[in-house]
Amino acid sequence: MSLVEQYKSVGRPRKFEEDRVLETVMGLFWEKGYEGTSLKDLCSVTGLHKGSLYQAFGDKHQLFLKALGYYMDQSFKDVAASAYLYDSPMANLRSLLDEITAKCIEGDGCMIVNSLVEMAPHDPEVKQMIDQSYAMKQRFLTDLIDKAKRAGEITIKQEPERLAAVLMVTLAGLAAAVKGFSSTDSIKHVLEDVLASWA
Amino acid sequence: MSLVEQYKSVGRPRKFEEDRVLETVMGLFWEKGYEGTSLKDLCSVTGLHKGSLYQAFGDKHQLFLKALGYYMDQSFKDVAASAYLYDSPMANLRSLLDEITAKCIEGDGCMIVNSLVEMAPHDPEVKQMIDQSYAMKQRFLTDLIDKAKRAGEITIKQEPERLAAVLMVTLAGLAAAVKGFSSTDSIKHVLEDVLASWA
DNA sequence: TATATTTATGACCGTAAGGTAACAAATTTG
DNA sequence: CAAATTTGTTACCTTACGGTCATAAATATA
Repeated sequence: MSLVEQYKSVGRPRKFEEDRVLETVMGLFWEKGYEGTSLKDLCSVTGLHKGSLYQAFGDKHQLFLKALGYYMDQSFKDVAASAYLYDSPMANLRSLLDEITAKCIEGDGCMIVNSLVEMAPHDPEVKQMIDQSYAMKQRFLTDLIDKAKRAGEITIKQEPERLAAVLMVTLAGLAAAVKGFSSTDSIKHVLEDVLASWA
Repeated sequence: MSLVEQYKSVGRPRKFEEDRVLETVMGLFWEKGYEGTSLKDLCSVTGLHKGSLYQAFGDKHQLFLKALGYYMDQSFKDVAASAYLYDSPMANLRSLLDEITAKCIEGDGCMIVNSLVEMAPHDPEVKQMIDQSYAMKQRFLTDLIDKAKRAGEITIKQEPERLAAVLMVTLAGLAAAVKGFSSTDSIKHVLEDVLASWA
């Protein structure tokens, strides 16, 4: 979209790439939250002026929604790929969770969890986006767990859906807990300890 | 402090009880977060004027710290009591976790987790308070789990400290996840499922 | 009653917030 | 080259923000 339309459209051409700006904006919202980020911050970090931001993305709230959507797409793509590396479902599950843990520590949390905590209770649009994202990941995990059970790699007698729910909650907790500790050592092992208790 | 000093002190007496105000303020910060709560909000919910708030509690940040401290004290007292009801350590553990889950659903999350996510990364004082609170609860859980293991009610071969860490992260996740779902059914069972996997 | 002390109130301050509009600059199209 | 169209830039608007201060009111003490 960006490249093609940029060269074809009539009028003064943009000096920025939409996705690049969105990524920068996303980083700031991720770090400082919605209320904690001002338009001034957004302008100085993108190098754009208010007018340009409003024209290209709408107001602050719309801009946030787009940044959040961008985060959801990117992070899922990045992470899901690590669940197809091996033949063993359990190995794929471990790989996935390891990747998530690493990203979570590296990025000092997860923008979705941040938004869930800060905004979901009083922002229906954010809540809906997170709901969808959650449902999708829940299915993704359930599928993986189901395969692992069929392969005999998980022996615990419990529904895959409920195990997936446990994982989802644990992952959310991870994204929160990461923000509290200087040493991430005790956190790194949480997910493997959960998996270990499953078989 | 409040009652005694209120009647003994020289000068114009206060028209409010400090703890009552703190509880109200706590509720608002809990619901709307730090950045999301304005002084105007705080005034209208307490019925006090800025000047009174500043004189009694200091600026917004100090007021928040006091409200957070109040939350930590109250919530811990409320919840910890349910871990001494039975003879069986495991029953006490279940009772505790049930109580936490119920409070979490009822209150639409946990103020500590909210503050952890919103503020800990860039607010050393908040981070420190949460660190202390975390360490205390971690010890509390570790102790309970240790007793349950000694009583043979937990058979999984894993250090009590690590199991406690799993619980702590799961609880944090619970406080976040609660905000995303209209139906809390799928969440209610997460903790018992975790316990169930411990044997 | 007079004084000291504390609280309650409302006015006030400077700044920053989100958002809008007018205008200049840079293109494509005719 | 001229017109149309889009973007970049600046100035501006209203409101809200956190915070302070002067003053009035209410009490204990002397």
